[in-house]
Amino acid sequence: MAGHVSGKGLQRAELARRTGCNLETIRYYEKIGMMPDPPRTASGYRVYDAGHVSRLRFILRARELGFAIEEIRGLLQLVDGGTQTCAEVKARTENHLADVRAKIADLRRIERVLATTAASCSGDDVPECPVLEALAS
Amino acid sequence: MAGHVSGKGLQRAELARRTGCNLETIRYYEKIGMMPDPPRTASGYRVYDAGHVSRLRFILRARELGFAIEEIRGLLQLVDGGTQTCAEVKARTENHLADVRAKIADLRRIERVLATTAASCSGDDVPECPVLEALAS
DNA sequence: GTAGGGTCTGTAGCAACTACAGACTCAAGA
DNA sequence: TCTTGAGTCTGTAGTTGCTACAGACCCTAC
Repeated sequence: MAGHVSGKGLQRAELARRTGCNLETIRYYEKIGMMPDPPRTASGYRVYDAGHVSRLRFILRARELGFAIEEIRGLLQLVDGGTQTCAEVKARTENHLADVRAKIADLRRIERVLATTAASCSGDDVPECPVLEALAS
Repeated sequence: MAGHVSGKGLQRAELARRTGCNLETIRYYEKIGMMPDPPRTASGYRVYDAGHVSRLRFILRARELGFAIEEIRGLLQLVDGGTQTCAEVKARTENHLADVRAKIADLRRIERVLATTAASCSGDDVPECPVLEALAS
């Protein structure tokens, strides 16, 4: 009986519904240790509570902002340990911000090349193609 | 003897060197059918020629521009079939350009959120952190 | 009692590589 | 001639972040 839980919690589908998370992703986050192993009913069903909801929301929000799983794990450790300082979190955020800006710069370079080669296309039904030539060169 | 080749071609390491491609990636591209199976020496070594060099360069350049493998496969079919029209290639390029622009827009949204939350940080050694609060909310 | 849903587990698949292990080959030097 | 070291061969496993099964349970309602 110890460790088992009755009625009041949420099942997995309900947690998924409340957070917008895919059902299987929840299990995946448990497997990799991002979400704690939830208590179970006597028959083995997972039982979640409000703490699980907010932790999962935290993870999903951080993912939306492009943090990698390992980065989020780090942020969660800061939260869990209760030892986080604003300075530390700020530094990690700014690191990540730099990564995001680098990716934007890459994509804009790509955008420029694609836009200029596409613009040089006649768009006609002819077999010569400046795009393919640009790729081959 | 048929199918075997002597001296004049390039070995894999030389093809990698000339294109800047990782050694193993060449084999991978062969496996998935992006690069043709090259002829072999009697002892089984791959032998490449200038055609392989330019095809691999084409693939790598397209990857640099963010085309997915399947998109590149499509472009290569156009090239190989000799049936490509400028209009067709232009359409695919513009499709891809739209994807790239969408990704840029996503990242800029992310950038804004990260930048504003990071800016709201005191940067002090205090345990309260607006970034974590933003993630949790 | 059974039909239908939900849940459980482990495992395989995706993209696009990258990195081994263990066997083989080849050219140069002693 | 022998050896040594580098290159190559194959198949397979790992990476990241999920997603999607299959086959076995469980649980509720009719």
